[in-house]
Parts: sequence; structure tokens; C-alpha cells
Amino acid sequence: MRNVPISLNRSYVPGDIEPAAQRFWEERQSFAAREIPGREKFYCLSMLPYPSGALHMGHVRNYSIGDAIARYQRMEGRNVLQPMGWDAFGLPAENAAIKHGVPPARWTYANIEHMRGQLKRLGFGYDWAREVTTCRPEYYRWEQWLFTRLFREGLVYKKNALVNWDPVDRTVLANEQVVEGRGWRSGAPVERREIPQWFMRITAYADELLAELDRLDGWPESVRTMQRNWIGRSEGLEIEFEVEGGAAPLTVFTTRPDTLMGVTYMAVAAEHPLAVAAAENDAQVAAFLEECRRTHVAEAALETMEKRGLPLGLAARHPLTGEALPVWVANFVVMAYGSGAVMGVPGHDQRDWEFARRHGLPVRQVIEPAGGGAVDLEQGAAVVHGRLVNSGRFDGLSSDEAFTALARHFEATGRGRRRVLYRLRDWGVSRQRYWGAPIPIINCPLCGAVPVSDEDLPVVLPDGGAGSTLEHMPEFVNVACPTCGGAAERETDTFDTFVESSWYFLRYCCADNDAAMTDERVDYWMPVDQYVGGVEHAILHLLYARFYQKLLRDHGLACDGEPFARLLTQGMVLKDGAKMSKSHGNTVDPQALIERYGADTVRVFTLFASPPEQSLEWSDAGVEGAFRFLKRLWSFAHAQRERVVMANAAAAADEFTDWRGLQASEPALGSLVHTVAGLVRQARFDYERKQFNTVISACMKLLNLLPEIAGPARRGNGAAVSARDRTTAAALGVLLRLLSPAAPHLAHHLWRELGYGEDILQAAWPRVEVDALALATVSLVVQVNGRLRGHIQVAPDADRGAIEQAALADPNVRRFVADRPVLKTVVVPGKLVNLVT
RNA sequence: GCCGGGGUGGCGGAACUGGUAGACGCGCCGGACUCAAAAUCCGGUUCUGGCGACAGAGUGAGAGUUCGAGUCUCUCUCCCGGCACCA
Repeated sequence: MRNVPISLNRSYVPGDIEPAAQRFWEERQSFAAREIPGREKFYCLSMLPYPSGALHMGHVRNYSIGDAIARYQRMEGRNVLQPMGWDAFGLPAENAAIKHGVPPARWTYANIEHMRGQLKRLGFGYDWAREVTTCRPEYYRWEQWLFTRLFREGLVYKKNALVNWDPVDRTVLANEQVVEGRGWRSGAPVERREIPQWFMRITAYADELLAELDRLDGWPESVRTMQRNWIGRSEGLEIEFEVEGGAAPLTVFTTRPDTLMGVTYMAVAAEHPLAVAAAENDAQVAAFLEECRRTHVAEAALETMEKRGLPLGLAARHPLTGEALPVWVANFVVMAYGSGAVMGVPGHDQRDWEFARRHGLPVRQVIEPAGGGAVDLEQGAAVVHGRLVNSGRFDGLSSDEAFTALARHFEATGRGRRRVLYRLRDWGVSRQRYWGAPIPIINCPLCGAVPVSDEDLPVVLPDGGAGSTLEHMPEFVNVACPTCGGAAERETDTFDTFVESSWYFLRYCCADNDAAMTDERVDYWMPVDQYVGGVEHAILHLLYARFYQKLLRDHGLACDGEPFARLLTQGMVLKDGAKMSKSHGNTVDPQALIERYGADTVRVFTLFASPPEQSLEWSDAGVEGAFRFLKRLWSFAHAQRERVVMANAAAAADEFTDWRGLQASEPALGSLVHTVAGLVRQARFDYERKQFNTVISACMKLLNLLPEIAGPARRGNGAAVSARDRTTAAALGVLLRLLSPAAPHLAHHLWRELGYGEDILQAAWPRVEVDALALATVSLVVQVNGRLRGHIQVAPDADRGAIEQAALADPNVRRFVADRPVLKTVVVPGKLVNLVT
């Protein structure tokens, strides 16, 4: 039964018991998940790591949380799937290749080997048979396959686009990868370049992605808000303004058509055709456009960028009054949003107001606040909804009424229409990098872009060394066109790595299927019941993954609905107040900790130090504390080993038995069991709400209680198993189970050694007998006028009068009541009584 | 500026639907064991007063609702995170 002989007072050596427990799980395939129809499933997913070389504490925290949830759910009887994989494409592999002269593939696979070993050493219960490695052709072939379908459907397209160019990483970045005007990895100021790019039409799903956020009540509000803001839906009107001199009408989008009568100028972006045309005859304008192009990125992040601009010498006609409005080019107008032109309403838009003041344009009030009240347009714009004034026939309408009236007016005249605009842009997925999944397109001079046919998939990434680029591999590039057979060239861009991580959770359900992207097993496992990962993915990854779920659904490859039912975003790991990172030089190596204290201690500490969503302040002393706790449990278990083994042999004593008898014969022990029952309840409640710090706390309290339950050492080997022996065994059995999701190795070892059973993984969550919560007497707090003045013991069913009498019998209570009459008595059953005088 | 979250001992953090504020751990103080130290064990530890039972104050600030507020309402303040010329 045991691999290692155990002496009674052997000390706690995690380095012995942890690998033994891991071998046990591996031999039994304890975490292999099977689809069992009819049985309630639980899909517990942690964000897959990038194989950077070694685990860091952030990984350890993430996966300790995930594993605690998975193991708890298993105890609750659910059929648990907890997989793991590798987000294996990406820039660092190429950088490492250049730095160390190792091919990206070899570097990546070596890292995976090492990190997989680390995960196993931490004892996480993953189904390794489902492991997914995104840089393998077996994996990325399916995203290539899907891409060719999306291409035919028009859901992906290529266009010349101004892109964010990272001059250090020499690649295009998605908007999401630009942080404050700098590349998210390199930190270099981003430049703008025009390059042909592949895009995925995520905007086609914008409405659905937005609407479903409202129903994602298992997600943190903050993440939902971030996604809402990112999608940025605006309802408004598109209105055409005639331009004098025969140019095409100037179209603007506004969410405030009710302020239309307050328009005093028009403004267009520097890239707008009107501005570009004007620049041809106006050197000053040309210089301004050039300046905008140069400064756009560098200064965009500046909080107080001046509202600058120049008149273009053009006039637009107000669509209602025919008034001539000067057209300006302005640096605050963004070409990429709406039509790149805005109507200037300085009376009711702060930005327009600043521009108007600077350039001496008129400011006009056309809205008055609903409740009346003065408006001082000298101080700034009145950004309010209210009632229209100075607006001719619209005077007196509310802002909402005016919106509707103007929408009807323009729709009738054909000079405008209702429109919904999104901040969200289509997703640029092209990357000019070697270490990524090739985009499965062949560019033919005659046929244009042609998708690679199914039988030629996958387009395998050719072997490459340091500094490889696909462009410079003729054997990869030169290919016959699938349509005409003529000479053609492969696309040499690779996918953004966010493409791989957008559907890996579906692939885990059916990782062994080499005939299809997914199969019916996704219907069994999806959606993910609990997703755990860093909040830094609140927008990027989590939005793309939701998008992919819908894409796959529309191809019959996934079920309807959201991919992640519940989301837990774990907080950062800090040390000395700063995020633990290489750049701060404040990292703690998990490997060293595991070697010194064992996996259980590291796991218990990370769960105990703070609630999962909050940041975790690293503390070496705290780790020591966790280790001490496990050592104390170890030595208690061994001190009591003999009687516990006997009790367990006599009866399956993993539950409290004969509770009523115990309460009658040994009331003190009965009361302790009552406390244990309370801790079980608390721990369950806290596991459910994922507050693991208090779960660990409950386990510590239980351990502190155990010596009292066990009482003095058992005497005489021949003595029969006593009620106290049974109770000790039961209480320890409860503790082992409560703790097992956090410290699975120690729990596993003691469970077997003390004769509870073969495998604690088969044990169910401890049941709390309702009876065990009933006590002979209950303790009540006595307050006088809401202030604590004493404690009383009463029968659980004592009535108001008896309670009041008992309260007044307390000398301290009487002292504060003095001779005043009790006007009111508030009784909270089982808790307190408050005497109001 | 807008949106989201938060402010509780020396520290990390508890307090489930309003009901004993500070659980549990760390640290610190005292004691036991030891020639001594480490480890371990026992006791104490919000502040103020008191030998003590106990009393007073106390959850960022101020008001309010309530028999009773860390928890609910309003005003303010500070911190963290996200977004930001988005029309």
C-alpha cells in the first residue's frame, strides 16, 4: 500500500510524499476526463501560459486557484475537465533565437518540457492527454482551415491600412497592443505605416458581443465595463452638409442632432479628402497636414493637446437654415471614426468649445437645461440634455423629441439617416513574423488572393533558425496557384498569436480529433464553467475568444452562447509594493520555493495570503507560516495515528456518528463537534464564492481545535474504540478533505496512512448533519441600548420573556439598565438581545 | 474628464441577508525547554485609563436612517485599475 516505510515521528518531508502522490495520480490516470452523458460536468479552465522558460509566481497563483476550484468541484460530485496547454507562438522565441542562436521551435519545445515538469511538480490535476500546443501543425491547421472558409464568406479581407508599426519588434500591432502610444512588448513609440493587412470582421458581431455582456453575470463588472467601452456603441444621426463649389457633400455623424441649430463651423480630419485637396493649393494647410501626420502618434497620448486647425477656405451649407459654415481642418478629428468629419457645436460640446474659442468662431446656445437654470457659455460648453431654444420650429422640444424629429426629417429628405457607430475596429491579424501560423493564402498575379485548398492544409511553417523570415524562403514562397496553376506566391504573413488563444478551449474538448476542428464533445463540455486568468486579458483575449465562439457557432462547430460562464480575474503578485517582474528585479523563483517547502506550502500560501481577485503581497514569513501549519497538521496526525487507524478500522468513521449519544454522554465534546460542523459549512460557502483565504483559515481553526477534541493521549492498547477516538478520527477526516483542494499531496498521504481510504480523490465533501448544529444551550449577546453589556446562556427555544429575564439577571446588564424601564426588547434568535430603555 | 473597484490594528486580511469589529496568519512582547541559540510549545497583542472586573474611543472625513451601521442613503476626500480628442 505504501511506497515508503513510515516511522511514527518522522518529520514532514514534502520532497518524499509529494512525488509519491503525483506518481499515484499518474498511474491511475486520476485526472483523465471522460464524457459521461447525464452526469453534471464542470469545465475548469486556467489561461494557458506562454512557454517563456520557467513558471513565475503569477502562474503558480493562477493555477493554484484553478486547481483548488477543480478539486473542490470534483468533491461535490461533478465530472471535472481541467486541461492545460501552451500558447507557443510569439515574439520572444524569435528574440531568444537571435540572442542564443537557437531555432525558435527548439527553444519553445525545450521550455514546454521544463514548464510541464514544473506544473506536474506542483501537483495540478490536469488531463494531460488533452494537452494543446498551438505551434504544432495539428493545432493551427484548423485555424487555417477556418480562415479559408471565412475568406470565402467575406468575414476576412485584405486591405491597405494605416497600421501601428513597432520599429523595434518590426511588426504590426493591433490597436489593443498599443499601450499609451507604445508597443506593448517593446515599449517603443509606435509609428504609422500603410501596409496590406488581413482583417477579421469582428465588427459584424459587435452588437451581439455587446448585448451578451449584459447576461454575463458570472463575470466581474469591471471586465464587462471595459469590454463595453471598448466596443463603444454610439447611436446617432448621419447628416449630409452641402459644400459650396460642387464638392461631394460632407457627411458627419452626431449623437446630438438636437444641437444641430448650434452648429457654427465644420471640422475635418487631416487625412480627410477635403483637407488633402485643399493642401494642394495651400502651402500652410499642407504643412499642417504634414505636422499632424508626424505628431499624431507621439502626442496623441498627451492629455492637454491643443485644439489646432486651419480654415480650408470652403463653406458648407447648414442643412436646415442654409447658413454658410466655414470648413476647418482640425487635429482633434479622427479619420478612422465615423466619416472623419464633425459638425462644430461649441455651445454644447466642450471640445468644440475649446476649438471655437481659440479660433474666434461663434458660440451659440440652443439647449437649455431641463430644470431651467442659467448657462454661462463664457466658462465652457453646456453639455446637457434639455429643451431646445433658438432652434426655430424645433423650439420647445426635448432633446429626445428633437432626435426623433430630426431623424424623420432627414430620412424623409434623404439627406441623413439613423446610424449606430462602434469604436471597435476590425481585427488586424497579420504579423510580419516568422514564428507564427502561416496565413493560408496564395497570391496569384492573375487570380488575386486564393485560399489554400483543404487537401493542402496545413500550410506547415518551415524550419527556420535565428532571424528567419518567410519572405526569404523561396521554397516556401514559390507555389503554383490553386486556381490557374500559374506561378504564384504564398502569403508570408503569419497570424497574430491571439488567433491561437481564441479557440484553444474548444480544442481541449476534442484534442485528439485529426479529422475535424471540433466535434460533438464540445457540446458536452462547453461552456467553460470557470475561467481563471489575469485581468490584463480583460479586453484583448477575452473579446477575441468570445468572437471566435460565435464564428465557430455559425459554422456548426460550437454551441450558441458565451464561451465562459464565469470568469475569475486573479490579482497581481506584488513584492515590496510593486508587481513581481523581471524588470523590477523583485521576482521569487517558484522552483526554489518548491524545493525548500514543497508544492503544498506554496499553494497554501498563495491561496491564504489574499482573496484571489486582489493583489497578493509576497511575504517570506507568510510562506513560513503556511509551512508551519502543514507541519503541525503532520505531527498531530502522527501523534494520533494509532487511535485514528483503530477508529477507522472499526467503522468507516469519516463522518460523525451517534451525534445525539455523544451530546448526551460528553457535552463538551458535542459542543466541539458543533463548532467543527460550523467550519465545514463556512468552508463550503467560501469554496463556492472562491474566497480561499478564509477556507484555509477554517482549516487552521479546525487544526487548532483538534487537540481539544482528541483530549489526553489514549491509554492502553487493548482498550475499545471510544467515542472520543471516533470523534477525533472524524474531525481529522473532515480537515483532510477541506484542505485537499489546496494541499492535495499532504491530504492524499495522510488519508491513506491513517486508514480513511485508498484515495481521497474519491471522497465526497463532508456532510454536516443538521442535528449537529443544534445545541443544548445557546449563548446570546446582551446589549443595552445597542451597546454590548454581557453574555447569557439560554435554551435554544427560550421565549422572549425568559430571555429578557435572563438578561436582566446579569449584574453588568442591570447596572446599565439601572432603574429605567425597559421600553423595548429586540431579540435576534440565536444571536443577541437588545434592551432599549 | 468618464467608467469600474477600494480605504478596517504594526502587516496580509476576516466579519455570510445591518446584530459581539479585528477571525486566521505574519510580526512583536512575555514565558517554558536549552549551557546557549535555532526549532518547538504555552500566554499576550486595536488605542486610552485601570492591578483588575470593567469603562471610554474606534472601520478615510462629515451628516442621515435604525433599538443597533464596517455593512444601507447622501455629501466630501484619497488610493488603485481601465478608457479617453469617438463627434
